[in-house]
Amino acid sequence: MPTARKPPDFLNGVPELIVLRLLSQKPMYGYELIQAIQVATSRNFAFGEGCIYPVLHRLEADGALNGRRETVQGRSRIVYRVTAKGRGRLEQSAVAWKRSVEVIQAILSEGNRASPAMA
Amino acid sequence: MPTARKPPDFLNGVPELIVLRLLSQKPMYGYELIQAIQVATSRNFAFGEGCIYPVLHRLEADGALNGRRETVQGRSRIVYRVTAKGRGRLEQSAVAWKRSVEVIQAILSEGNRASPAMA
DNA sequence: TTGGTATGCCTCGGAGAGTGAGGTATAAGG
DNA sequence: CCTTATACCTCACTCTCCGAGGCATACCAA
Repeated sequence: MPTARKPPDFLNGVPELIVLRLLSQKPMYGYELIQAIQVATSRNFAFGEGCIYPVLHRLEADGALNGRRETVQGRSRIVYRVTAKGRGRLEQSAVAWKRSVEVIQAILSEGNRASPAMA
Repeated sequence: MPTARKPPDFLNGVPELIVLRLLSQKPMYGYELIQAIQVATSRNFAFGEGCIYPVLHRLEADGALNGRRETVQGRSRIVYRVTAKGRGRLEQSAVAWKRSVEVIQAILSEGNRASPAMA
């Protein structure tokens, strides 16, 4: 029995959703964002730089984000802001996410009378 | 604007969760299961054979499923049943799934006063 | 008989996401 | 001066999933 496969993953594309959402609340630079994600998820998620930076670049290339280089106290950062297009994308992604979650939750609770669980 | 990246995916490892759950409700063979998933998800998901069969094999190798060849009317099938170990795995995965979903939903609705949304 | 369709299993190649480790550069502090 | 923290980036690897293909049998029709 060699397997094990690591702790269950789930998720996919979720980093993008979170990035879009957090940046829509407040513009941030990459390094800051990576730590903000950990805080916002109470350490439940911790996406690495190798995950977030590419997401940032892709979103910017798609016009969903607008990155601007700023230098503060000798520290050079690239602050990202969500564009109008990005907000649309966030909107859509959030809706798709919720639909998927509902579908799965329906399957998981099917036949589970006596456990209200879901609000 | 070359991108597009397909409709948002999300999910990952979800097929396994669904397989475990559906099989725990009723033993099925692969082909049947694949169609059951489409029905159960109202066509929202449609995992292909190239996804499901490997999942089945892996779960069996892990001892979470027990596959038994049965021949009915000349048709040979491999019916999978969830083992005790498999139920444990389902339990764990379901819990992990819910936690993840809650975390993400919290971020998505954060600061959205005036929209109760969550129950 | 021959052929098409449905059942039922399987696997391979490829695309993308995410991890972990690495590499660069500057600033602050001992 | 050297380490640590900040701040960016990228590459190699693994894993998942999709799409397409292959195999074999059963049934039905021409």
